[in-house]
Amino acid sequence: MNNVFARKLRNAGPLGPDDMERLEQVISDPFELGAREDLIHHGDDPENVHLVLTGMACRYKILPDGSRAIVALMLPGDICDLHVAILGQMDHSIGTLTDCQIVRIPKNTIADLLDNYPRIRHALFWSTLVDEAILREWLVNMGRRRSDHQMAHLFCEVHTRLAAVDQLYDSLMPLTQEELGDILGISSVHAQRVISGLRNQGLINVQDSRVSVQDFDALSEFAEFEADYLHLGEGRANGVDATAEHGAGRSPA
Amino acid sequence: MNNVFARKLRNAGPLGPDDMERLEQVISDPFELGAREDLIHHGDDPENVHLVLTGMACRYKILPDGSRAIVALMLPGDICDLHVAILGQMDHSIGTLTDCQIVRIPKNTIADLLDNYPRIRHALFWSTLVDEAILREWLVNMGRRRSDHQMAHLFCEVHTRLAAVDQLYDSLMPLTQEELGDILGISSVHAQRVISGLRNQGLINVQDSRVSVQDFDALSEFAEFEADYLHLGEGRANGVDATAEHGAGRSPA
DNA sequence: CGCGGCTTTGATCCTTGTCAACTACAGTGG
DNA sequence: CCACTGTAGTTGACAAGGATCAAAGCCGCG
Repeated sequence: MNNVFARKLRNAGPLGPDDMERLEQVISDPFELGAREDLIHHGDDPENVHLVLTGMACRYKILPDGSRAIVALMLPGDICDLHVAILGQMDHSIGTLTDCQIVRIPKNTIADLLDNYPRIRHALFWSTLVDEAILREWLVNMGRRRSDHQMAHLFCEVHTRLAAVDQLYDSLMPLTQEELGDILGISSVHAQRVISGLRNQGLINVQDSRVSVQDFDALSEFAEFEADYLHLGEGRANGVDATAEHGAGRSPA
Repeated sequence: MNNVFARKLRNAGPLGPDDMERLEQVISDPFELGAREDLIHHGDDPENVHLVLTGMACRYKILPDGSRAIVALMLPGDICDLHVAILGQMDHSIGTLTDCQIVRIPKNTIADLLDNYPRIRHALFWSTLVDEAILREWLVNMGRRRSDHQMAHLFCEVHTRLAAVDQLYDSLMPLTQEELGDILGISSVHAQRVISGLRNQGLINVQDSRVSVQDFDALSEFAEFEADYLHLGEGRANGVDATAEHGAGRSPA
């Protein structure tokens, strides 16, 4: 099973063989994109929905002073702008952070999934609601936590989200300190200090400027990370069609 | 026309007489609630969708240290948790800030609206997407703007949102400084200093601890407020559309 | 009248931004 | 092979925004 999209949607609940087959078709024609390229610009009126298969992409806004605020991270299996036709112009941009494999899904394919595959529809709605929940958690993080806790919280979230689609390999975040700063709303200089602080506390590893989690439990405790907002518990028997028990390998909350 | 819900939905596009009639039924049985009461608690598995008719409510989270982060403001016409059945437990709470008139809408009424009233369905999806866009803007605000700009931005947003449902009366925000602080992620003491700063600059009025906008243009310029994220342009001809224009009346890009 | 909640103001401390210099390293062209 | 360049990471010094603590004023209400 190498379909991250299906893997992600199974977090919302079981899918049937017909669902799986349809999802296989949907992701059949991916394309490659380099790091730091835009998928959609602020002001565009997009025609397609985008799905990330590998790599990391983000939503961002550019402020009048030229600085960038990253407002969402898109990991493998994440889909964006489900209801792309409803709002007219984009109020933000979407771009890659790393090299990515992306699938463009035409609007009528989405309509077909929503109309004719009730389990997929359910899962897609679930996914947009989780995106919203993540946004709320980021808002709390930004407003109420010190930047070291905030950074730790981000790492816990990404760790958990990647684990939920079986994409948790060695390097957690192949991002520059400036990019991390743009996510957390801090300067790149301060991001550096925070990272070395976390490393010195033995919470994370840094190799070749790549962060990986050293001690997830300690890190979550430090970050006050509570995974409930990711709503990964709903599809408990999240194998195909409820009969097959595919362990998700998630760590418990 | 005293139906704020319909008024709000018309921002997404025109509605037909049948839509209006159905919406009239939906809001027929409101109840009153005092300030600072909870509608839904963190951890609940709610049964109903809530709609604000008058007053101001919010989504919030309580942090381990006991402080509160307000992550969304609900104004007259705003509906919450459209897909209430999809995520299990609430990851946040919803409560009133002021005295409110609220309508509880049963899930099957929502299902009826979504299934049988295409223009209403379109408008409801529009409204959830706008909520998400607001969340993104708050995140940018929180992470990247100084707290005086941030406060000004909030006032501009609320001003614009209230105007969009014809509810813009004298007092913009009947909130305490502590509540404003919980929205912006600052302390109540600092909120006070920011407010007097804005007043001294002639941007806002404060009477009986209530804020109103003095000079909206100057305030928006100060806040770098760009209303595009509220997506109020889509339903340009947003009157009741008696000629039954079924195509959802979106404006061309 | 006194109490409690909210606002106002001052003093001090902590977190983070900004500026600047320096290091490390990969890529490029001589 | 080496100098040159650009990008990212590292470190230090200093300034600013905002938190925290504390005290006083204001006002509605029992």
